[in-house]
Parts: sequence; structure tokens; C-alpha cells
Amino acid sequence: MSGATKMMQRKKEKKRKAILDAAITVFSSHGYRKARVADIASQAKVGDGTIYLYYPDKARLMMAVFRELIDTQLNAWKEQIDPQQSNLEQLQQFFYFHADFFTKNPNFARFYAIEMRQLPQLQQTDHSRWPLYNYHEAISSLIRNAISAGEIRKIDTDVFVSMLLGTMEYVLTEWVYHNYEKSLHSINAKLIDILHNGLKLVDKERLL
Amino acid sequence: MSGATKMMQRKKEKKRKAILDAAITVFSSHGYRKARVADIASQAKVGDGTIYLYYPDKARLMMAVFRELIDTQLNAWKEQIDPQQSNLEQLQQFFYFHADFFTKNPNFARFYAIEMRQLPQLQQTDHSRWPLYNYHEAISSLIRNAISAGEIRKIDTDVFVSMLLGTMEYVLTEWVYHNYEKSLHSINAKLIDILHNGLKLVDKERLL
Amino acid sequence: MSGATKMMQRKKEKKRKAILDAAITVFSSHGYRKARVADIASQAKVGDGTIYLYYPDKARLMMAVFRELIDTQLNAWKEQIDPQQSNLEQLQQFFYFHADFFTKNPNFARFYAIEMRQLPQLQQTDHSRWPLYNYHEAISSLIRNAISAGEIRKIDTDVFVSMLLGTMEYVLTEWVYHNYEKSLHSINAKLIDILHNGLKLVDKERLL
Amino acid sequence: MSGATKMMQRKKEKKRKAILDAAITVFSSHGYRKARVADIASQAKVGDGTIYLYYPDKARLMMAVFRELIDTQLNAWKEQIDPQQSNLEQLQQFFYFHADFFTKNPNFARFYAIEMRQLPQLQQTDHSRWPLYNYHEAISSLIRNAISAGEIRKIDTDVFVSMLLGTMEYVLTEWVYHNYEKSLHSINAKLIDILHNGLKLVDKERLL
DNA sequence: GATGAATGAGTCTTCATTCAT
DNA sequence: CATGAATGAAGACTCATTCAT
Repeated sequence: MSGATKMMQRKKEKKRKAILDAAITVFSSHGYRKARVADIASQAKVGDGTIYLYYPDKARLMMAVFRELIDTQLNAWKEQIDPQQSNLEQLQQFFYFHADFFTKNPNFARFYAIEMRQLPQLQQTDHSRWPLYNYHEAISSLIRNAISAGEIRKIDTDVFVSMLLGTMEYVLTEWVYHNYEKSLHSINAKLIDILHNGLKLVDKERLL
Repeated sequence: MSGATKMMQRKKEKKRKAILDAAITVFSSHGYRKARVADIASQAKVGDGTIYLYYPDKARLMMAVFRELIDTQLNAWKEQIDPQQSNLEQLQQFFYFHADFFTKNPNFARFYAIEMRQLPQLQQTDHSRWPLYNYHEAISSLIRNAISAGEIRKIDTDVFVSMLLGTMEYVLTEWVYHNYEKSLHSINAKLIDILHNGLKLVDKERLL
Repeated sequence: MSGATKMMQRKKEKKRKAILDAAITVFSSHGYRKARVADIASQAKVGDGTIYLYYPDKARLMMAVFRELIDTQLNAWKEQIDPQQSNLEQLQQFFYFHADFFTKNPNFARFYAIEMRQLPQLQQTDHSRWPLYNYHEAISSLIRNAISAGEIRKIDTDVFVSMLLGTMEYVLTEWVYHNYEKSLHSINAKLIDILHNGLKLVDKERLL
Repeated sequence: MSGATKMMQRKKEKKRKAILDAAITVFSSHGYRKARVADIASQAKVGDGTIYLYYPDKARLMMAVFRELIDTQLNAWKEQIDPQQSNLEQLQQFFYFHADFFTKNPNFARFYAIEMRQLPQLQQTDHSRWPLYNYHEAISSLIRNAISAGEIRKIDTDVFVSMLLGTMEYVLTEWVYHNYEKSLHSINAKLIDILHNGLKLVDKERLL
């Protein structure tokens, strides 16, 4: 009996995954508002009502899609980290990794930059509901480590995370709005330079 | 004849302003989607159809509301600039000014951080349609001047603007999501420090 | 499974009929434009949206109503045909049958004469979409048979059909416009005389 | 003073004509429903409200347009009548004349065949309001004369008029629906044959 | 658990007509 | 007489969600 139950659970999990995948596809190509639950259902090859056995409503499904995407991204990033790299290098790698990903999947860039903003406001009493919570945590931890390791000076971690993710979002949004001109990689290089060295005149310049 | 026309033009302009003000109020309190055109009309004390004599549709009205808010902000900021200040100081002032404003008008913060993101995508072939175009330009020019004046080193202006506005948006969004905890001013100070000095260990720290 | 499906199909067909009947009633009494979809829905005791599961829009529903009426008419006419009658007599019967029907259902006369003309123009690339296509075909075939059987001389079938249906429509329209004065039957008799004998002076008259 | 008044009257008449002409143009190209009063006004180079000084509402303007077109047609037809022709020949001429006209002005055919049907129903207590009243009268009179002159046999005039106008409308409608295939002239010839000779087998055929 | 037919709330926009100037 | 800015009524349609089977 327990075996049968396990199999059913596995089956359920498979169905949940099918729905999630369908949702990713449909949300990505149509956007949250235009995406119809019925489309997701037919894409997932389940009945319309079935979706509601797995997710309470469209908005939560969207949230789940986000978390799925973000987790997938985070994991992919973590897997390709070279443990020899310093924390700072890993952080830089974070941006190059995403520049790569979005360049290759412009649809997801639109999704990330535009669609995330359409997320219906849920009660935000819980910080961990913040859609980018996991990103925040991952970067946050890297920064703290970099500080501990003496790789960078002691800056405010949260503010710095906001700078990084805010810039990333903004750049991405502009990139999408302006039809994928420019190169995300070239932007990255300039960004890292500013972050690392600040605005201060360097000694050489000061001499001039 | 020309007198009458002038008076009518003034009257029309007054009505346009009434509609815009009503729209700001209604959009701010209900959000773009829940705001009904009919509510805006009655708030502005005009007929439903009158709105369409001034704005082609709800989305464009929203755009106009934005531009109005942004322009008002920009002008208010410009007026309180001390011409004695360096470009860099003016830039810092920009953020303190906004921190002030949003702290005092949290409704507008929500509007700016959340509602702006609901803006229906119009054809974005024209860069000047970018909602924050004026902000971008204003900051951009300050930065270029600061560079010319030797106040800061020669960084990529566009990337830097993206960092500033992106961070501002992100911080604001977090602030709204997390129910106006923290203080925007304290965040500002930390932000400016990071931007100015970068991440690099300062000599003193390095010596330790 | 197949049983359940069959029952559902029958249920669906019943609902389709309910909607169609409600539409006939509402369209007939209010006219196409004033008829509200919501009224049809409540008359049919279904939800507003349900109608759209069966007909893509109001205009197509109207088309379906037409075809339904016309088919019903055609079938009723065919059923009461006396197979002993010649083609010509059947043709005459066609008009007497309709005169009867419309005299007894003046509402349908108004519908047929007036409302049909409000039909939104769909793309008319396909001749079989022509609302009176079935009528055209039925009469056309009678005429061809009458010619083959030597009952009437060899005239142009299409033109003759146009004469018949056009006259029918016009007489009906006048009848409705002029508040159902005259008798459709008396008109019929005169019409048939003209059609059959033409305008030519008959020999007797010529002799006078 | 009387001179000035006369001039004003002439001016008014000119404006009425301008509005009517504009209405013809706009109604013909957009159809009654889609035609906007404001478009007619601007086409006529008058204010929107001005139209209502000349016509009580859109529907009556449409009626006026019809009468204007029909009168123009009737007059044009009358002018080209050869007084030597018999009444019957004049009647035939009536159809050839219209076939010509509509072939050269397919837009008006659409207008006549389709748009006339959109005419909002006015109270039809008065027969002379019947849109085709003038046509009816003109043809009616020709027929009566033809009968008196012994050119045709004594048929029911009204029914015959209905046949003629009904057929004309139907043929025109089909012609428009089916994208102006066929030739109106060729149809005319067949039509006249049927009308004149009826359906009866002619002696020659009877012999076969 | 799964289905998918049924529901019905909810709103932007048009445009004929009016009337103050 | 002429204007044209202002009005406001009116309704088809979509689609997230439910629930009987």
C-alpha cells in the first residue's frame, strides 16, 4: 500500500512539474496578464480544474514559476562555480553568468524584467515571500564572506545587494525596452569597474 | 476672437489639469488596474467621455500621470539646488531630495515603485518614450559635468545612470513591500559611500 | 465512457437549442441591435458566458438564428408538398406556404424583412454563406426540374430565382412597413399571374 | 432687406447642399452605422452642431440622402428619355440606365443595396415616407400608361412594381455580396425576357 | 483525484446630441 | 445663425474559478 502511495506521490509530483513547466512556457511567451489558465492547462495536458488542485490561484502559480526559475538559475550558477575563485570573483561570475543566460534567452529577460512587475501584490508580511529572496540571500552571503575574507572593505551588505539586483533589473529592463541593442557583457564590465573602484579620482588622474 | 480663443485654451488647460490631478489621486489609491475611468471622471467633475478628449485611452492617461509626477519632481529638485554645490553634491542631493519626498508621500512611493510597472507596454521604438527618460537625462548630464569638472573619474555615464536609477527603484520597491521599515535616508548614506569609494580595501584597512 | 459522452452531447445539444430559441425570441421582439446578449442568456437560463461556448459572437448567433428559421421553413414546406403536384405547382405552393406562415407570424415577417438586413457583413467570399443560399438552392432546383419536365419554357434560372426571392422580400418589407394592410395571398395570386403569363397582350385582348 | 434675406436663404441652401453632399460621400464610403456625424460635419466644413440646424437627426439625414440620390437618379433618367419611345421601352430603359449607373458607381450599389436596409425604422404611418416612394410612383405611372396605351396587358400595377424594385434590389444585393461578378446588363436582358413573355411555353417549344 | 462545462462579474470606449458662448 | 466642447448612456465579451460528475 505504501508502495502504491509512493508511486502516486511520484505521479503527483510529475504532474506538478508538468503544470509548472507549462506555466513557464505560457507565461514567458504571453506574459502574466494575457496568459490564460486554460492555455497552461492544455499545454500541461491536464484539465483546467486540475491546476487548482496544485496551486490555489493564478497568482500563486506565477509566484511558483518565479521561484522555480530563480532556483534553477541559482543552482546552475552554483554548479559552475570554480571553488578556487575568491568570493569576489564568484560575485562577478554571477553577473557574467546571467548576462550569458539572458543573452541566450531573451524571452526570459522580458519575463524577468517586465512580467515580474505584474505580480499581484500578496500580503507581504513575510520577507521570505519577496520574489528575489533567494537571490538576495545568495548574494548577501557571498558579500559577507568577501568582507570576512578581507577581499573587500566593510560595506553595508543589504544596500549593496540592492545596488546589484536593482542595477541588474534596470539594465535588463532597458535592454528589453530598447530591443536588445547593446551587449549585456560589455555593460557588465563597466559595472564591475564602477563598483570596485568607485567614483573617486584615481591617483594617476589626480596627477593630471 | 483671439481673446476668446485664449480664454478657452486656458479653460481647456485647466480641465486637463483637473483630469490629471484626479487621475493621480485615483491611480495612487486604487492602482492602475482597479482604477476606473469613470471614477477619475467623477473625481475631476467631468463626463466620462470628456477624458477621451484629452487622452486617447486609459494607458496614455497613466503615462501622462507619470510624466507629470516625474517632471514635477525634477522641477522641484532643480529649484532647490544650491548653485554653489559641485555636480557631485547635486547628485547626492538628488537622492536625499527623493528620500525626503517619498518618506513624506509613501503613497507616491507605492505608485512609483509598483504602479509604474503595470504600465501597458506601448511600442517602445522611441527612447524618449522611456518613462524615466527625463530622469535619465538629468542625471546623465550631471554626471558628464562632474567628469568634465574633474570631480569624479571617467566612468561610463549610461551604466552609472542605470546603477543609480535601478538602485533607487529597487530600494523603493523593497521599502514599499516591507511596509516602510528602515529609513530611506540611512540607506542613502550607505549607498553614496559605496558608490564613491567602491569596494576596494582602503589603504588603512589594508594595513590592518 | 461513451455513454456518458453521448448523454453530455445530448445535453449540450439541448442547451444549444435553448440558446437558439431564446435568441429567436429576443431578436424577434427587440431587433438585432437592441437585443442584448444578456437578455438572450437569461431567457435561455444560462450564464452570459455560456453563449460564447456555442457561438463565437452576437453576429454569428444571429446568422445561426437565420439559418435555423430558414431551414425550419424549408423543411416545413417540403413536408407538406404533395408529390403528385407538378414542379410548377410546388413552386406556387412555396409562396402560398410563406404567405400563410407570415400572415400567422407577423413578428417573423418583420424579422425576415427588416432584421435580416441588419446582419453585420461577414466576409462574403463563400457563396454558401449567402443567407438565403438554401432558399436559392431549393427554388433553383424546382425551376430546373420544371424546365426539364417541359412545364415552363427555358428561362435563366438564377435570374428567375432572383425575381422570386427579391419580390418576396420586397412585398414582405412593404407589408411590414405598411402595417400588414393588404393580404399576402391576394398579392400572391397576382404575382403568379404576371410571372406565368408575362406582360404580353394575350390574343383576346389584342383583338379588342 | 428682402435682398439680404434672399441672399441668406441662398446661402443656407448652399450649406444644406454641402451637408447633404458630405453625407452622401461619408455614408457611401463608411456605411450608415460607421459614418460619424462629426465626419460629415468636417467634410462639409461646418460645425458638428450645424448639421442639426438642417436635419433633426442622423437618421433623417440618411433619409434625405436617399431621397436626394433617388431624385437625382430619377431626374437623370427622365432627362435621357427619348419621347419617341413607348412606355414599355422607357421602362426597359429604366433598368438599363440603372445597370449603367451602378456598374460605374459600385459604391452606390453597395449603398443602395446594403445601407438602405440599415435605415432606422421611423413611424411608417405615411406611405410617402417609404424610401422608394418616388421610384414606386415613377414606375407605377409608366406601367399604368403602358396599360392604357395597350402596350401591355392589364396587370396589377402595385404588384408589378414590387416585382421590379424587389428584383432590382435583390440582384443588386447579390451583385455586391458576390463582389461584382457577372454583368448587370446581361442580367437585365434575361429579366426583361421573363417579364415580358412569362414562363409559359411558347408555341414553338410546345410543338417540340 | 481529475475533469471541463458553466458561470457571471466587471469596464473601457464611442458618438449622437446638446447648449453655452 | 454657427460652433464644437462636453456629455453619459449603453453593452459585448473574457476568463479565473467552481463543482457536479
